[in-house]
Amino acid sequence: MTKSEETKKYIIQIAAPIFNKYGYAATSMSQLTNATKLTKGAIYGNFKNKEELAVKAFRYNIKLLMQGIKDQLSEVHTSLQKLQTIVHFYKDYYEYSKKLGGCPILNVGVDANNKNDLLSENVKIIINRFHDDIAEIIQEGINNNELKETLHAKEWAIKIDSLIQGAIFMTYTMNDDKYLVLAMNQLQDIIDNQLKK
Amino acid sequence: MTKSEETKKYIIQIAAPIFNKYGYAATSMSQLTNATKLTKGAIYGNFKNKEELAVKAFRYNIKLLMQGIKDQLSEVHTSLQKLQTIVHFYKDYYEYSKKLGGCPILNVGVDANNKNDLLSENVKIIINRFHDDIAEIIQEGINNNELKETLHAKEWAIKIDSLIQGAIFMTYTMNDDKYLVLAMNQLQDIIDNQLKK
DNA sequence: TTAATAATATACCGATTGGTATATTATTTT
DNA sequence: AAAATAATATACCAATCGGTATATTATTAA
Repeated sequence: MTKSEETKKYIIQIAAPIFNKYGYAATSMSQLTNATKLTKGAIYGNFKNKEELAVKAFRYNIKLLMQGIKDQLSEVHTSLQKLQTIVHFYKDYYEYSKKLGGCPILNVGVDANNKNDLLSENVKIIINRFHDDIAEIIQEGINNNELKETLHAKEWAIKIDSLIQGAIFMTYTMNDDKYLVLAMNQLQDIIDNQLKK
Repeated sequence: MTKSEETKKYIIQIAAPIFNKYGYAATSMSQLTNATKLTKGAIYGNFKNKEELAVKAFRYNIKLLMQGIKDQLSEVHTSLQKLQTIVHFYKDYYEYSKKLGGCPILNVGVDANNKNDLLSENVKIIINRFHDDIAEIIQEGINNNELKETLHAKEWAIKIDSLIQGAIFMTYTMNDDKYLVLAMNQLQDIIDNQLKK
């Protein structure tokens, strides 16, 4: 790995939670030079402009987030267990996501809304991918006779993620993780009473 | 109404959707002078600073939003009908809220998060008030034997609003009102199968 | 109709913004 | 070790930021 590549990685790591917490427009380059203890020369020598860095920082946050879920999912094997793992993961998500500077999907989704920029484009892709991942788990459960065969996998994936995102919004806005806990208990009920065969 | 009071009202009306769409920090005073065709003298003569104007603009948006719901609620009388009115209202919410510059609760909630400012304070109050309003409808239904007596009114109010906010987030971020429609169909199911006696 | 007052416009402030051209310093190759 | 190259630091740019002091213009009171 070249010096430049290491510096790039370092800058992204430092910039990621700052962009996530303050938003794209409200994060200034001077915040980033202060936090990295580097200069504009170092940053602009490694990134074309603020937007390119913000996108890479967002993707870095998503990588950390998805890795956190995948690590836990890798320890279970049935569809039902995977759904319950998701319930568990998001019950603790307030603490977990604070380390990222908040929920990157929620923050970038709202922050980049209606702006035809790269961030807006990226968050849409990430959300669709996540919905597909959940739908795959559900479809797997249908195929394995764990879940009701009448279920529409993609629709339920969207319903579940909307429930999760709404609870994340409430928990952050009200600064209280009881909203996430309540919603995840509800999701557990849904799994037991509406999805499970 | 004095000249100054009329100007205040006019400025708030123009500023409200702009603040809502672009966020507090990303809305500049020059955007507001351009949109109002007034000068800084007029704005700063009527408002202490940017924050005071942003708060009044937010409260104006909330007033419009709540009035929209209340108008529809006033036409029905039973608890079940009121809940279904809410389902209906939010099914059409994408179009409705676009006129406000987006969903003020979602936008200000995320935008002002972790900032100890007046906007953050205000959005919390508004959300709590809305939860109390829904809880009151549910409690009324329990008392009138329309809804199951075992229900925890406040908890269900929070669950319902989280569902709504999550769907609003999805619809705006993905630029597709199918997420709101899907979530409101789910809410209708919940009313029929879990709340209704 | 003039004097007093209320309301808005104009011109400016220092600070900060994203970005760039160039100088300087590390690092690598010869 | 010297030369070439890669990487970072410095100094600067015009534009814009939120905010203010003051001049000007409407409106009201005498």
